[in-house]
Order: sequence, then C-alpha cells, then structure tokens
Amino acid sequence: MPCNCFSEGIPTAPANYWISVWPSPIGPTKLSRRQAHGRSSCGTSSWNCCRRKSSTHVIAWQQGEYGEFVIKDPDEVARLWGRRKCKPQMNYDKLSRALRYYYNKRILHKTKGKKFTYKFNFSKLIVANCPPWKVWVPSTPHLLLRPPALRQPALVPVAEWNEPLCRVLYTWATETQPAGERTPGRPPEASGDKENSSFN
DNA sequence: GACGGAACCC
DNA sequence: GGGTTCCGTC
Repeated sequence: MPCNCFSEGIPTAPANYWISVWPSPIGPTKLSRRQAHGRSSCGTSSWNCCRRKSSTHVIAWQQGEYGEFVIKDPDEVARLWGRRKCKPQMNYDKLSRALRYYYNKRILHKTKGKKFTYKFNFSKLIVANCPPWKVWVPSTPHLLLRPPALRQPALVPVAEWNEPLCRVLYTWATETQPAGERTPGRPPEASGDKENSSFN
C-alpha cells in the first residue's frame, strides 16, 4: 500500500533532518536500509514521511518536567505512526505496547497518574552509558543547555537511542510545538553539578 | 488506560 | 532486533 503522506499535505524536511535534530552517529535507520534495498512498501523516504503534521500539536513536552511528554491526541499519533510504518490498523493500544517495551530498556517510563504521559530517561542514559563529558541530551541546536554544546555535535548512546519509535516521538514532540516551546525541559541537575563541570 | 505475555512478522 | 498484533488482567 503506497504511503500517501504527501498527498495529504504533510510538509517534508531535508534528508538529514534527523541528524541535525538528534546529532549522533546513528546512521541510517532500519527502514531506510530496507528502502535502499527496495524492500519498503511505503514508496517514500522514511525520514521524509509523516514527520510533521502541520498545525496540530499531537505530542507536547511537559514544561517543567525534564523529558516528559504528553500524547495529546493518541489516536492521531497512532494514525501518523501507522501511516509512517504502512500499518493502517495501528492504534494507540498497539503503539503503547511498543512504548512499554522501552521500559525495560530504560529509554522511557510511564508517568503514573497522568494519562498518555511518558518520560524519556535522559539522565539514566547519560549516567549509565556514556561519560558525561561526551554526552548532551537530544535537543535542537539553539536550545542546547550550554554554549560548548554549540561547538560540537551531541553524542548519544547509539544502542539506546537509535530506536525508531522513540526518535519519532521525540521529533514530533519537538517539531509540532511552537518554536518557543521546543524543549524537553531542563534536567534537574542542570545547574552546576559535576556532570556539567566539563562545560566550564 | 495501562500492563505484560506470547506469537508473529520483516 | 524492533516492533506488531492479540489478549487477559488489573
């Protein structure tokens, strides 16, 4: 079934879009490789497909909670994800099952008591997987927390972060919000602890 | 709604 | 490996 993203007016982005937003040595995605080998049924670039949905904020960062986001429109997010993966039967129940598999990987966890609210486990990833002086949390360049971050690309633990769904959610949360709100929040340790000493 | 097991697909 | 689908349970 051909993907009809473009016919529905969803804007596209440059091919290196993800690299610029999430600058890590992630390389091509699984889907991209498949497409490169002619195995995709979508017929469009995976990274260009359904990346944004104009004028609709389907996912939003929870201001004040670092890395926490709320799925404002679960059905729409599931629909976009399903279209991206050429799975028209996708729904929030199935998508949330995929998210729950991230719990064990410590990439994501559920915010208890808040509907459709999850939280990226940025701090755990940084502490557990990489020397802090090598890592910044994913962010758009103009929102990086410290000036030194502007001078070199962020490094992110590849094994943890090259997960397509969580990357897509991160992008949607960032890109579907107004420019002034494009932030996953601030880390609780953001003000002058040892993890940040290398920036000074 | 959220969880997690299990089988399945690519 | 990274989901997708289904389902029973809470």
